[in-house]
Amino acid sequence: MKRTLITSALPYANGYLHLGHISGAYLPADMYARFLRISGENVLYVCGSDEHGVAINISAEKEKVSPQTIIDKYHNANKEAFEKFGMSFNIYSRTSLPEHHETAREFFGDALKNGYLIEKEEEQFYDTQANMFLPDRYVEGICPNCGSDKARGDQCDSCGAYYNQTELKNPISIISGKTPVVRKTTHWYYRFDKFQQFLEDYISSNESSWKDNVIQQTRSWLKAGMAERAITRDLSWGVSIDSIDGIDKEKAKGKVIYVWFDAVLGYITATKIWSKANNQNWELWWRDSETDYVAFIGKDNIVFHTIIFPAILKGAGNYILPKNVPANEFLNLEGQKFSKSRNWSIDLKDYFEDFKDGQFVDILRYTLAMNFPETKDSDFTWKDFQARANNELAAIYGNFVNRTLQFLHKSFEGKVPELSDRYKNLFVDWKNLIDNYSSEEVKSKFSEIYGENLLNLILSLHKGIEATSADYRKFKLRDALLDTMNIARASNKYFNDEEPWKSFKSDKDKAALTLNVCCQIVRSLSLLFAPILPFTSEKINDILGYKQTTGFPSDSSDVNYWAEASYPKLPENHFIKQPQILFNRIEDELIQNQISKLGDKTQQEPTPVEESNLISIEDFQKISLKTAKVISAEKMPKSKKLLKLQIQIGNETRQILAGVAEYYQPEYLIGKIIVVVANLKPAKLMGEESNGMMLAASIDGKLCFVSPEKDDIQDNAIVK
RNA sequence: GGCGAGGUAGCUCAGGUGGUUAGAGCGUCGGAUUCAUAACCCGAAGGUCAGGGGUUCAAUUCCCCUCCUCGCUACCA
Repeated sequence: MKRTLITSALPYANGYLHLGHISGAYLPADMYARFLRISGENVLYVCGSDEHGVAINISAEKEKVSPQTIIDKYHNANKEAFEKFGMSFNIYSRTSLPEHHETAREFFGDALKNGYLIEKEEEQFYDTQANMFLPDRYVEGICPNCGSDKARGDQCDSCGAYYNQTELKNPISIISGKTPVVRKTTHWYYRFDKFQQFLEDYISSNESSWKDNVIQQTRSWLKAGMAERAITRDLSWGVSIDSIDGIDKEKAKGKVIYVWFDAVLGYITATKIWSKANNQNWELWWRDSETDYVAFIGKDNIVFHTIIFPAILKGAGNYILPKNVPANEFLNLEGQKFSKSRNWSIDLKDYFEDFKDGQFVDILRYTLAMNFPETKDSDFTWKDFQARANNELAAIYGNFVNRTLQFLHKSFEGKVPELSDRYKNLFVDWKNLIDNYSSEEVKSKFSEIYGENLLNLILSLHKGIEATSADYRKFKLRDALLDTMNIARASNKYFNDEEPWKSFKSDKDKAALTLNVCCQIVRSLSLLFAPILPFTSEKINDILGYKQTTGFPSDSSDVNYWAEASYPKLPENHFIKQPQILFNRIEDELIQNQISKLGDKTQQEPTPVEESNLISIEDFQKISLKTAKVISAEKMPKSKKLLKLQIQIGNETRQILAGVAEYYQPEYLIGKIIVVVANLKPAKLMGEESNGMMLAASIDGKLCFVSPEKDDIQDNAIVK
C-alpha cells in the first residue's frame, strides 16, 4: 500500500513561531497531509523542534540560564501554538531527546565506516573568557583584503573576500568582546564532493515534478561543485561524538555534530519514536520504495533538503530520498520583511491571545493559505485578512451554510426534507449523472426531472472536487482553496436560482428538493474545507449530526472520502441542529488595533527629513569609529586650535591632530579614552600628518570630547 | 561581490515553448433579489505585462543593459 511521509522543517527552538514560518512550511504541509488522509491514503506527518546549535548557547548565556531552559521554553511554546493552530502532526518531537542523539551518532558512525568522513586538523579562534571555540559568525575583525573592520570570521561583507578565519586582523569575539587566541582543533568533514554525480542525476530525475525555484536553486549549487564540509563543531551543546566507534577519544572531546547534519535527521528520529509507540516498523517510512517522502520547507532551506540531506541519506545507504520538496518563498507583513527586532512580526501565540474565539484559527488558516508565497514572496496585510474573512468566509461559505439551515428550520422543522415521488430517485440519478456526465442524453434527462440548476450544481461540485484533488497533488494549494470556494459560490447560485422561498409557496415539493440538496452540499463542503478549516468542519459536522473526518490522524481510514464528497449522504428526515454563525464579520476597529501594534514606536509618523540627508546603514558602515587611548598630547606650534595627539588603538599607535586646544589642556587629555574616526583619509595640517579624527560634541561655543561612559571600555572598541 | 528568483489590473496574486479580445479573487460602478451575517446572484469598467535597447513579419513572452525587491552564498519558514 502506498504511503506518504510528510515533514515540515524543524523550527529552531530559539524563538517563537510567526506567521511567516507558518505560511512557509507548516500550514501547506498540514493541508496536504489532511487532504491525503481524507482521500484514504496512509500518511505519516512528523515534525519537531531543532534544539541544537551555537545560537542556543548564546541565548542561554545572554539570559543566564541553561540551554535546556531555553529549548524547553520555546519547544513547549511552539508545540502548544501548533496544537492550537490545528496542526495534524502524527508526532511533534524534539532533537534533544536521547533517541535523537542515538540516531545522529549512528549516522555519523555509518558515514565514517562508509568512508564519507575525513578528519582534519585546523586552527581556530578560541575565546578564553567564554571558554569556547568561535564559529565564523562570532568573530569580527579587520579584513585582510580591504581593511574594512566589519569583516566576519571567514568573509568580508564589504569586499566579499574569503579567507581563513585566522587571517583576520584584530579579531574580536563578539561574545566576550575580547581578543580570541588561536588553538588547534580537529574536525570531521563530510565528503559531499563524492556525491556530485549522484546528486546531479537525482535532481535531473525530478526536474519535471519539482517547482522551478527549487530546481534552479539546487542547480546553482551543483554548478559550483560540491565540497567537503565540516560537520562537527567545538561546542558543549549538541550531539556529542564521544566514543563513536573509530574515533579517537581525545580528539572527540568537546565536539558535537553540526546542527545542519543533526537537524534533518530529526525527521527520522521522530518517525522512530512514533513507530515504537504505535507498534510499527519505522523502516517502512524511510526504506520502502512504496513510500513517497515529501519535505515542506521555506526557500532558505532548499539546498539542505535537495542536496545535503539526500547526500547524507545516500551516504548512510538504504534510505529513500525526498520525492518532492515543495519549498515556498517568503511571506512579508504589510509590505516589509518579518523582523523580530523591529517588532515587525505577528507571532502565532500573540495572535491567539488577541483572537481568542475558535473561529479565528480557521480564519487565519484560510487567509494565509489564500496567499501562500507559492511562486514568489507574498504579502500579508490586515486589511486583506479582514476582507477575506468578511467577503469570502462569512459572505460566501458561512452565509450558504447559514441560509440553508435557517430556511430548513423555518420551513422544514430542521429535518432533511422528504422527497416527493417525482424526486424519489435523487440519490441514484445523482450518482448516475456523475458517472456519465459526458453523455448529453443523461444530462438532459436529469435536467428534465430536477431542473438545469441542479444539473449545473452537481457538475460544478464534481468537477470542482476533481480540480481540487489535482491541485493538492500538484502542491497548488492556493488553487485548491480557490476551487473549493468556487463550489461554495456555485452552491449560493443554486440557492438563489431555485428561489426556495418562492417555491415553498408555489411548489413545495421543489422547495423540499432544493433544501435536501443544499443540506447534502453543506455536508460535502464541510469535508472539502476540512484541510483548511478543520475546526469549522467539526462544528458543522456536529450541527449536521453527521460524523466525518477532518483529516486528523485519529480518524484516518482507507476510504477515499474526498471523492465521496461528490455524492449525497444525508437520509431524508435526518435531524439537523439549529445553525450558528460560523464566521462573524470582523470590524475595522479590530484590524486597526493590530495594525497599530506593528513596529511599536516606529509606527509613529516618521518626521519628514529631506531624503538627500538620509544615509543608509551601508553608508554608515563605511565609517570606522573606534575608541583610542591618548598616550601623549602637545600643542601644535603656531596653532591656536590644534593639539597633536599620539593615540593607541589596540597594538597600533598613530598620530592625530585635534582642534580642541581652546577647550582642553594637553596634559588633561593624556590617558583619556576618546572616540576617533579610524579610517579617515590621512591629511596634512600645518606640516603634520593626521591619521584620523577625534570626535567631540559642540554647541553654542561649548565643546567636549566623546568618551565611553564606563572605564570597562578601553581602547580598540568598535563604536557604532 | 558571486549565484538564483521576482517586478502583470486600485489591492493580493495566476499565466505566458512569441501570433487575433492577457486571467482570478477582492475593491469600484450599475442591475436584480430578500431565505440569509446590508449577505447572495447577474453585468460592466480597469492593464504600452518595471524602464531602455536588440532579434523577428510579429515580443508582455526570447536576448542584452539599467533600476527596484527577495533568497542563497553565511544553521531563522
